[in-house]
Amino acid sequence: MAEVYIRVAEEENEEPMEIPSEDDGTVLLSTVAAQFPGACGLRFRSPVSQCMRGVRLVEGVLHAPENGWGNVVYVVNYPKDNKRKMEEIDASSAVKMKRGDMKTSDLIVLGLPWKTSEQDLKDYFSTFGEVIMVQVKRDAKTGNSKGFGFVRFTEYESQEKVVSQRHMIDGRWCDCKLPNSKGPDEPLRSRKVFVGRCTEDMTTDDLRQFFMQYGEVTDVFIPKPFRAFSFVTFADDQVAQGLCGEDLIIKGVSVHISNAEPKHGNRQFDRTTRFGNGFGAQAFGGGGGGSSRSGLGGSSSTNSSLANFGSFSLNPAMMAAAQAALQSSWGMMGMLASQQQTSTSGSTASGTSSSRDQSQSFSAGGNSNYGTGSASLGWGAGSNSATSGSGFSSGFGSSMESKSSGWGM
DNA sequence: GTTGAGCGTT
Repeated sequence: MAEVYIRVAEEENEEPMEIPSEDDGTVLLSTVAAQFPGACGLRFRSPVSQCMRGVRLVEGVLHAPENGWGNVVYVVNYPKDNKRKMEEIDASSAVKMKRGDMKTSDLIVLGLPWKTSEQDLKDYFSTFGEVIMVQVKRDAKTGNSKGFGFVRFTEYESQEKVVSQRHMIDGRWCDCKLPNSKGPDEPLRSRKVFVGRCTEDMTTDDLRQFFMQYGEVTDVFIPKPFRAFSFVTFADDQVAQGLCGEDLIIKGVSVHISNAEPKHGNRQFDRTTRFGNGFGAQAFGGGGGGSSRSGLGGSSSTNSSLANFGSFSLNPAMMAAAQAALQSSWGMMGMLASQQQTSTSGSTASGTSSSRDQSQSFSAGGNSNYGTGSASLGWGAGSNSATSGSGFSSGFGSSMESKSSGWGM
């Protein structure tokens, strides 16, 4: 296909800029972002419906609408509530970089047709890169497939690509994810939103099309049978969080967007907790004492020599170690940030663009990290740490070292 | 009618 330019502008009526497409007719989001830093997608006004439509975005590749790019002016999408500055974008991707380990792991393949064999799987997945393992799980007695399997790639890039899309295998749509045993497949900051008040005529495709305008949509889930809600997952947690609290009109119906709660049945505290148990609630702030009010700074605790947190005492060396560990972690940074924020009372109403940290400060409270109820995903400033004690207890339950997450949502 | 499926015998 010949090289084509598509017309892109920041607003619908602004002077468009021409942006080149790729040989296959797609346009790279990165190409758009090169001209419009921070862009996360494109939309355009459908001549037919007169509504704004999102341009399909898969793995950073923008796909032309049904009849080609045409002559319309495409409008740049930015993550809601901001046009982020470059540094922030860099910072956020730096965080992501730091978070992911680049090693491959087995991926579970869900939704396989009963008839799919390991050879079929291998044939299919080999189009993404070198496959070093495939399995179809079968009933030991009958030998019938259980409808899921596993695959492992040599290259991490292949894995990334595979988990980022759906797969049509032998006539069924299948999902590939990190298996639960490998830890949650959702990031700490949820990329998933709950969409309430859905009507039955909203299809996954409708929702995908609609939400695309805010950013890349990686998953849409509509429970069956119909239950009037659904879940939409974005590639970018900021996009998801930015939508929370909104009422949006889809197919003429007002739906409500809110945080997706952790799915019941996920007991995956592994891999996020590590620090939480060693130094967490008990050591700092949380537990009983009540005396020490200034977290790590230590200082006047009523009893005995060393810094004393609850019933735990730390000698100076341990303190230093803890401090060093904390300072080097993003979790801590976030913690400090949120401390600051709460104390200065800033707190924008809902989404907040600030604090990219992962310290979603779980409520202080006793031993259970992971506050229950309202605080569990609280961006809402105040609330946690409101109680006198060392605010340090909050934020600790959250991972300091989380590789890729903690919430299995 | 406002919180989702399924997760690895050897």
